[in-house]
Amino acid sequence: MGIPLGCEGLKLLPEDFYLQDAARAAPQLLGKTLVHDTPAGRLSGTIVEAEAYLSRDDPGCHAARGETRRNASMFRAGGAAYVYLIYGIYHCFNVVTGREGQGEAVLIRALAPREGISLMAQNRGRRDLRSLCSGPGKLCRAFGIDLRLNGHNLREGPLYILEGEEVRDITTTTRVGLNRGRDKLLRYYVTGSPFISRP
DNA sequence: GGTGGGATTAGCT
DNA sequence: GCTAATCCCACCA
Repeated sequence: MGIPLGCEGLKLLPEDFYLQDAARAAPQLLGKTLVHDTPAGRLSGTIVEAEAYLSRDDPGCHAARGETRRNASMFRAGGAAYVYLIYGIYHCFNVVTGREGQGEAVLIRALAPREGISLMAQNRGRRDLRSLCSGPGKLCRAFGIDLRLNGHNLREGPLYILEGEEVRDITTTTRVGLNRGRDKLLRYYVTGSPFISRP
């Protein structure tokens, strides 16, 4: 897939997009553009890897045991951001999908950096382009995403998702790093992308 | 009020 | 391959 530099002319993802089930939305999020307008400049990247977390029959999902203070934004209507802290140090960024109260989301696991690469490198403290956003914790650090953006509406600034490239070849595998719900084939990535979190 | 674990990462062996 | 880093919060008492 080609990588255009700017986001000019790209439209916001429509509200309807977010009302789909996570398992449908996740592969369709590949190729879309995540943008964060920060005081230090604009950061953007193309989504190349995502995982779906379902509301029903998915013990790997944070929402599996019902709504708590921590996962509350996961129960919002599709289009909200669900951000949480993991292992005390890293953040994970999810796109909430489905109806209000459904409790589904798509974890964004990797991006191909587009705009603001030098700022991302500064945020990450390292330069290698391929590993700048090649993991859920890495991309949050590169993009400056933290708990302040938990519950944020992704159809508004400063953090939003635009249309992007059509992706032709998608690989589907099991999800990464889970203790429960390992068997489900709910991880999707752009086949051959050098920017995914692992092969 | 105390405790244990986690959708990760980097650095070392 | 192994493990420390580090902290919110769910859960149990």
